[in-house]
Amino acid sequence: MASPTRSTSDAPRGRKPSRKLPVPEKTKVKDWRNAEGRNERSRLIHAALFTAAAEVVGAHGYEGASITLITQRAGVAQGTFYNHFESRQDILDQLLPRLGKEMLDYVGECSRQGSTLLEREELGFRGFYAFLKAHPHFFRILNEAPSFAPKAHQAHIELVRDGYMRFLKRGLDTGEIKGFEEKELEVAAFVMMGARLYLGHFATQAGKNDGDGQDIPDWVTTAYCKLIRHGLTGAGQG
Amino acid sequence: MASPTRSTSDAPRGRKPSRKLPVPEKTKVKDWRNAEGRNERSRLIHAALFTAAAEVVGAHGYEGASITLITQRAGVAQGTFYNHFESRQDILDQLLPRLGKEMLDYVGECSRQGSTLLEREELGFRGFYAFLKAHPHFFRILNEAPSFAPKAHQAHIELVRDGYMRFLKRGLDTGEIKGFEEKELEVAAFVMMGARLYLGHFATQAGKNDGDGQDIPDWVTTAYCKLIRHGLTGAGQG
Amino acid sequence: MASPTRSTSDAPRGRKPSRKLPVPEKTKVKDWRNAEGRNERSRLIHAALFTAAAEVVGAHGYEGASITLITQRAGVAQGTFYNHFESRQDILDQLLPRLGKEMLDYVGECSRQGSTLLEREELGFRGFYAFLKAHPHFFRILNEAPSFAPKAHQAHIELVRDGYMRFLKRGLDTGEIKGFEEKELEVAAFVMMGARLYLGHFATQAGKNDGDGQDIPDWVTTAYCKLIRHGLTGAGQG
Amino acid sequence: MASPTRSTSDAPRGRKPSRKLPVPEKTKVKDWRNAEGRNERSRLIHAALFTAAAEVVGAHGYEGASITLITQRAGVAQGTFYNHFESRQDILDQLLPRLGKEMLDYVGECSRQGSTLLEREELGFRGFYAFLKAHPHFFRILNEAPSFAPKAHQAHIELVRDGYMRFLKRGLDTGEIKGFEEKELEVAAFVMMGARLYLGHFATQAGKNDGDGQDIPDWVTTAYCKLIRHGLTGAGQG
DNA sequence: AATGAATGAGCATTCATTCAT
DNA sequence: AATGAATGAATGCTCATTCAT
Repeated sequence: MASPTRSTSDAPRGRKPSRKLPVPEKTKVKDWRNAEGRNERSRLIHAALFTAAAEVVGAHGYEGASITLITQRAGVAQGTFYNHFESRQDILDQLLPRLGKEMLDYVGECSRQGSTLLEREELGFRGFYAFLKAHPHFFRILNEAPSFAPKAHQAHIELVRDGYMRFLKRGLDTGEIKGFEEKELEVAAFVMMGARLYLGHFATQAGKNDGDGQDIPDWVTTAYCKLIRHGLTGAGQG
Repeated sequence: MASPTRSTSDAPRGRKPSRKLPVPEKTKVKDWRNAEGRNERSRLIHAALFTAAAEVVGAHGYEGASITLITQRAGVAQGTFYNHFESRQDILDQLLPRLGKEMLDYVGECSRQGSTLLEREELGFRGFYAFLKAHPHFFRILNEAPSFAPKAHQAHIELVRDGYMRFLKRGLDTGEIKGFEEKELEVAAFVMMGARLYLGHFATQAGKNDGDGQDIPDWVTTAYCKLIRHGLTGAGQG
Repeated sequence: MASPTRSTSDAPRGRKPSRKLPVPEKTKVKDWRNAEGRNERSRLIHAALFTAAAEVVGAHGYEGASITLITQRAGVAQGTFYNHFESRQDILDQLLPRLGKEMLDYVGECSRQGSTLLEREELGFRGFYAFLKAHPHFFRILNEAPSFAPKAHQAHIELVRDGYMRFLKRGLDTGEIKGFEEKELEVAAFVMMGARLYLGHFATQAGKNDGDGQDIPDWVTTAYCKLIRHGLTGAGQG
Repeated sequence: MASPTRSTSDAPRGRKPSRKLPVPEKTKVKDWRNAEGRNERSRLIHAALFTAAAEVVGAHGYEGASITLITQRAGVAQGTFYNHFESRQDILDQLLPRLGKEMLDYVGECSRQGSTLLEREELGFRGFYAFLKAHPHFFRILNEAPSFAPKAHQAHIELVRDGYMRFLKRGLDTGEIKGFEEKELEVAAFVMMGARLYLGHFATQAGKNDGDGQDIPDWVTTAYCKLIRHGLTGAGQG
């Protein structure tokens, strides 16, 4: 950035960087009863089941996501489920990969609006919580995945980590990041991923009951960015 | 680093700071069949059930922790379980608080060996993974707690956060931490907590199957400390 | 009695008034395996479960009526039970209402064959025991209901009492019943209901083990009718 | 009675025949902790268990009468139970015989205050409900006995029946009872026993919740006596 | 004799999956 | 391909009874 005295997050003109954020689109499922061709109908039922599963897991957790609940919400018979998915575990395993990709796409889009690495990280950070707000089920799906869809979670983690490492590698190349070897970027990536997960506490703690995500307070973003930029000892701040 | 004498983590004589770490004691349950006196016997059975539960959750997750499995491993009849715990959920709810306290005690002990804030954080960080190695079940118990023992998890999080915030507050007072308002320390606390969770990947990924924790590589600790100290931009490193 | 020709119960040609009784139909459940169509099949399984439950309660009491026993006797899997009834208590609660209605219908039909109030009572009395013979489980179902299906029993009692009171009210109106206020008919109703229950001892005491009801001896009916008609002091008999 | 036109129960001077009733003594158990000799102590514990069982059955029914509940209420350890009774069924089987004898003794005492058969029956009738009021557990113990203590119940029934038959036989001998053969008295006995059971509805229905018996209304007694004396057709009343 | 913890058979209920229609 | 009832293994929990102290 131009001057160390103007931090990304507390610059006057950066007050509401969230205005820059694209609007995350809510998932909308068309009613399969109006479908025309057989293929179309089948496709829509599949989508209805998938969305129903996401909602049910969001509301009752993976454990409470029974086939009965999922099919009821999708408006199909229990047996129909097995025409579209191998097993209960099968659909649970697909939840995070598909939704995770959506999340990554959106967050990446947000991030690309910024010009410097730190600005991009801030936008990605904000984008993540904006996505959470638009997809209130995602947080629980992500949170419980280690227990209930371990492989999917592992894959998701690696996907995000790799994206982060590519992102950080560019920072290393441009000199924005200093003092790290390439290998060490993985550590940074994990720290930032962990941060997003734990700072979710600020997004949900205010939320009443529904898990309807709240916006994350601006000062949290500010503090996070400060930490990422300067560390705790804050050398170079003055 | 400019000077080895200032570097906490990569100073030659600091190569193995883990040598300083106290040895975490492994839980060992005496066979209750040799107990004398009813009280002693009862106490041992209780402990056997608790340990068995921790092991079973570590191996099969909270979900797979059936009473059958727990009592079989403890070597008692199913009904005996209910003489010591109210319900299945009861014991699951006690797992994290009890083990979490053990962990905090041990990590605190480690941390106190250091003199500077950053040294203490490094020792605490290493201590955390040393504890994980001695208690291979703890990681899964902690990880899955949000899904299966949400209240216990929330309490644990708050306990750790509060400890962290007291720790950081001292750094603020001594001037070791700069550029943060007191309120913002909560963000730092969560980032560091999230880091420990996610960097656990380096400790478990090598572990074959048993979840037998591995040591966390030194370079990971180094990178983490660097990040905490200077942030990504590494100002003041040169 | 003044004249044998007027006596309902001990008139020579009335010796076998039971000949007048309609034949109570035994419950017969068709094998559901031969059913055509899903609806029919489902209906038959439901009936099989209901009948099995009645038989099991008749044989082992409400307390011994486990789902295992009921489904085994019905020839279906345990889980099937819960496709047809909410819970174990649900089916137990339905036993008396359904069978009680059958009983009341049959007894009412019997009673209506008579012309005078006392004749009708005798026919109803005989009909009750004929029903018991055809439905050997009913007695125990009725007897244990206060303990195990209290609401159903209360409802049954009230149903029978109300029927009785309407019946007796007509007697009051025609002058066949003398010396009672309308309100007092409830007492008479309960006495007659209690009588049927306790006089069941004559019907079952001979029955070996199965509770296979026996016919109630004629002299018991005679004595009962005498008591109802004239009371103990038998005024007007001479 | 002085005059047949003045029935027992509604004669002015008979308004409160219950005043004549002896006062039923409530069961009182001495605290066994104050016992002196070993025998005395044992005897008191036995009594405490018995009383506790009666209370528990009265409150929770035979089914809910667990050893835990009984011993807790008696203030002894679970194991102690088996030093005094063979099994759970054993104590349940003793409940009705012992309490039934108490009831019979008291009711007999009441009955003997009267001079005519019908007066005695009325006094016994009233005495029965006075006993119920003093021993609120007895009704449930009696009611559920057919299901849970069938042998004890059968014995009780026979005991009461035999008493009744002796009572009625005297009426036959004195000429107070007319028109019945000796054998037929059994029918009358059962009718009167059934009446007491069913007319209990008038005693409990008003009782709110505790099963604390209420007095049976006078008009019920009146109607009952009328029915027993004259039957339904009431010949000889005018 | 009293204690109270250990025992384990037994129960109602759930739910992923199958399969005849 | 959709249906929805049937299946039966698995689970948490209760409680009468036993027995070492």
